[in-house]
Amino acid sequence: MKLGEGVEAAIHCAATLASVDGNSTMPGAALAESFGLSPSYLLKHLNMLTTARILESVPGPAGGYRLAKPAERITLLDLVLAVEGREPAFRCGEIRRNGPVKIDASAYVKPCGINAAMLRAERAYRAALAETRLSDIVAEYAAEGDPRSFAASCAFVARHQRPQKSSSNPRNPKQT
Amino acid sequence: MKLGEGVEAAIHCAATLASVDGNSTMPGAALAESFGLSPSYLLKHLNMLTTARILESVPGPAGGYRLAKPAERITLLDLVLAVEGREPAFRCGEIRRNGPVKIDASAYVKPCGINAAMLRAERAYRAALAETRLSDIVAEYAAEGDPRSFAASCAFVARHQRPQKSSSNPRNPKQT
DNA sequence: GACACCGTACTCGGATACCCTTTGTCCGAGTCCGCGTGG
DNA sequence: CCACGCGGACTCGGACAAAGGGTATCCGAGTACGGTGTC
Repeated sequence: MKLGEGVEAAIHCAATLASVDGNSTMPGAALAESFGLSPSYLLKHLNMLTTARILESVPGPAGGYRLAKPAERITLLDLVLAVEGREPAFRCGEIRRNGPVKIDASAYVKPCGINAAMLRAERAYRAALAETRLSDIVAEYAAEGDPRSFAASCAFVARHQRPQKSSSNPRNPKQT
Repeated sequence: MKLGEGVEAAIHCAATLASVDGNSTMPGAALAESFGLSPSYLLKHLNMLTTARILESVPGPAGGYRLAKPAERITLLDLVLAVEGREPAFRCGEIRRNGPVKIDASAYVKPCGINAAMLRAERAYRAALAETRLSDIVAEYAAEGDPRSFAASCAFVARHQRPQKSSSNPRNPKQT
C-alpha cells in the first residue's frame, strides 16, 4: 500500500499545465525546475501521461507538453491510473486452492469473498478519486491557496509557456 | 499502488483462525500448509498481526496462533494496516516548495490541496475496509462458498487445532 | 533582395545502471512433554 | 509405586541473503529555427 512518488509529480505537473494559455506548451525541463525534480526522470512520468492521452507532447524547439483535453474532463483517477497502472492493488493469488487437499476446480467458480471485499474497497477508493477533477484542484488552489504562492506559480507559467504557431493553422485540429 | 501479497495470506490465515474452537491454537506451519505458502515467510506476517494485537501466539509444543479478540471485532482494515503499515499510501513530499522562487514558509501553512484530495480518497478506502468484519468473511464463506471447500477447510482446522490446557486454568485470563 | 539549403540547438522518447523495498530463508531463544532415575 | 530432574522436540521470534520494482541517469531520434550561399 504505497504509491510511487511519481504520482505527486504527475498531478502537480498536470495542475501546472492546466494554467497555460490555449494550446501553448511548457517544456518538461521547466516543469522539473518548478518542483525541484530531476528533469530526466520527470519525463518518464510525463510520457506515461502522454501515453494515456492525458497530455500531448510537441517535439522540437518551442515544444513541450500541454493538456490533451480540458481540465474539467481530467480526474485524479485518470492521473493515478496512468502513472501507477490500471490493475487493482489487491490481486487475489487464489491461495485457497493451494491447500494439501485437492478439490475439483468447480468448487472455486465463485470468486473469493476476500477478493470481493478488497475490490469493493478499491472501487470506493477509485470512485473518490474520480470525483475530484483537475479543474477543482486548480480552482481550489486559486481560491484558498496562498496568494503569494499562486502569483509565483502564475508568473512561472507565464514565463515558460511557449505559444504554438500551429494554433493559427487550424488545418490539423487534433482529430484524435 | 500495489499491496504486498502478504496481505492475502494474512487475511486467509485470520479467517482460518476464526474457525478454531475456543482458545485452541493452530501452528503456523499448518496454516502455511493450508495455503501452500512458505512456513518461514508466513511467520513474518503472522508476527506482524501478533504485534498489532490481532493474534496471540503461544510458544512451545502444542503452541500456535489464535485470534486475540472475537472475529466480530476484527475488520479487514485492521489486518491490512497491520501488514502494510499504518502510514497513508500517498505521502505529500511538499514538492510545491522546491521551486526556484523561494517564498516564505508562511505561504505553505495550508495543506496541499492535492494531498487533501488523495487523503480523502484513502479515507474512503479505509472506511470501506472497516465495514467488513472478519466474521462477515467467514459467514459469507460458510453460506455462499462451495460446500466441499468449506468442509475441507473445517476438517483441516479440526485436524490441526491444539486445545490449550490453560483454558482450564483461568488464573491468567489475558489481562491485555 | 529573395529563396533554398544546411547546420545547430532544443525538444521528447526509449534504453540503460543503481538502490531500496519486498520477498524468501535460516538459525537461535523459549517452552512444554516424556522418560529416566532416585527415594 | 511415586516424585523429581533432565533431555528432547516443537514452537515462535528475530537476524541474515537474494530478487524485483522503483528511482535516477544518459544518449539517440526528431523537429523548428537561424545563418549562409546562390540565383
